Amino acid sequence: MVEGGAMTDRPRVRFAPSPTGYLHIGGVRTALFNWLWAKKTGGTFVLRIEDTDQERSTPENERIILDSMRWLGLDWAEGPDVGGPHGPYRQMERLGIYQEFVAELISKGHAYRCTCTKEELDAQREALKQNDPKAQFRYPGTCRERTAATPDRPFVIRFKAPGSGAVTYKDKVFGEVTTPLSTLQDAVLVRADGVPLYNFGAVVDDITMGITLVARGRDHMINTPPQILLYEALGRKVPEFAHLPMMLAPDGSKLSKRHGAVSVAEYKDKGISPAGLLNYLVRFGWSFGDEEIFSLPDLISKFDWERCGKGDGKFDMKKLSAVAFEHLKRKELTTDEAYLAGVRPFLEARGLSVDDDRLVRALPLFRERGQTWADAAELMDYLFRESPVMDEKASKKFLVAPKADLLDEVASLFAEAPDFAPAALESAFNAFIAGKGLELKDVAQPVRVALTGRTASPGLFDVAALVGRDTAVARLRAAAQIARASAG
RNA sequence: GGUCCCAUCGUCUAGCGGUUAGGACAUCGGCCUCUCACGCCGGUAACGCGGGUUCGAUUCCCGCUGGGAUCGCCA
Repeated sequence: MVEGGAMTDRPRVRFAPSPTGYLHIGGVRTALFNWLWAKKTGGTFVLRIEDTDQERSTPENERIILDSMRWLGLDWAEGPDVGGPHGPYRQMERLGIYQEFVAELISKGHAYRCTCTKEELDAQREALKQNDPKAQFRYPGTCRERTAATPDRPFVIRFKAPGSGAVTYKDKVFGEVTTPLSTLQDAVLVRADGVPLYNFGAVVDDITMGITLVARGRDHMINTPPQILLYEALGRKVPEFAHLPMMLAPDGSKLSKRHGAVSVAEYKDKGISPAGLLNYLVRFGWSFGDEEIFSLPDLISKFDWERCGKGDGKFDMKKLSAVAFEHLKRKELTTDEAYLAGVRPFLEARGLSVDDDRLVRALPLFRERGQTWADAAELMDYLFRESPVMDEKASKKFLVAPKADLLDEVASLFAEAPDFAPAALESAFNAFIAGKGLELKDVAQPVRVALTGRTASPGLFDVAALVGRDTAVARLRAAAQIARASAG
């Protein structure tokens, strides 16, 4: 068996999701920090699937998680799909490995077989609660001295906890943490069916996969002491630990579906860019002076554990949108190609036939208007339709009888303009309205509604040029008809 | 309740003994303007409390309060 990271001194980190649901936004933050560290140090990012909760784990969830990771661009060097030298990378495929470690633990006297059933213990726990609601139930050690190698009843494997002393470790984020061992009990390591529990499975895998740094959410901090005990009982090198502060809901409670989107897929569907989402998440517990906006390469070079904070944070959708928007606005963060690829599915979802050339020309005008790709697609809707979807209120307000002739005249002006480029169009238009003693602001809205079907859009002449002369003229004439037909 | 952890504007945070406590989002004014955005200018807004240490505490120590995590044959 390959063990440890002997072949290299580069860090090996991992993200070990449980396929019991979609990829949670908090999980992404954990994955991101690990990934950044691997990229920065030239280390290895391992993806491991912890599917030992057979009740809730499904292959479908695993697929969703991997898809989300790919969408985010958090690639892994070793994992269930790509394999690797320390595989397999699904815990349920590693059952034999856990048995080897169980045997080692038992032979060293650090673990024992326990035939107490869950029902028996639940009853004891309940009885204790009855007598003293504040009392803390601890496994009484009934089977501690059992010697039979194969009891006549189903048995679980329990760790023989020291019962006294203390464990101290140096957390890369929280600093020195010391926990007394007196409260630790003989935890179950492996179920009767041979499936390991979290603390044991994770330790065995981290050992055999050569993980050198375990970075995970602060909710796992409580698991660290018993895990360290396991490393020590097995005589293996204890990895480094880095715990990340919690990401909470706006009201300070645990972030859940109740508070809105927690699944990565939902952000994808909202049109948030992966880089924008990651940028928002990295600022949760990590900062770099006053800098807020980072490209991925930027993050890789700047990230480090020393700049991680310890305080929990609350999720803020508004800020996420703002950060993601910043990424969409800046060409150096979202290239035209990336923007195109990002917004296109949202346009297509609206049933629009996307003209690539027009879309590229539209980009500079819409980048700063659509907070998300979904927004942008909505704003660009009229660019890819024969005629715009007419907003009733806008039409009623601006396409009125007194404007009908004007709209027709503008249509003619547009039809005859020698140059249909925005600047030329604008000067021709200005000359036209000046001749009528009007100002741009007097006629802009009717024309805008005619061209776009709405009261808000980029500059009129930009829009006209974008949809093209024929379409613009047709829309103006159609609007003139509407105006003429309106009551008035 | 036991154990562990945390504590700067509403939110994310900078600060690593001496600052008019900074930035960003949000919010409120204003500018720009063909609308909407973008952009720009400005305002409101924070060191939880009490003790120490120190010439001097947001910063170091202790206590309190508050918040979170966990106490499973979930992860």
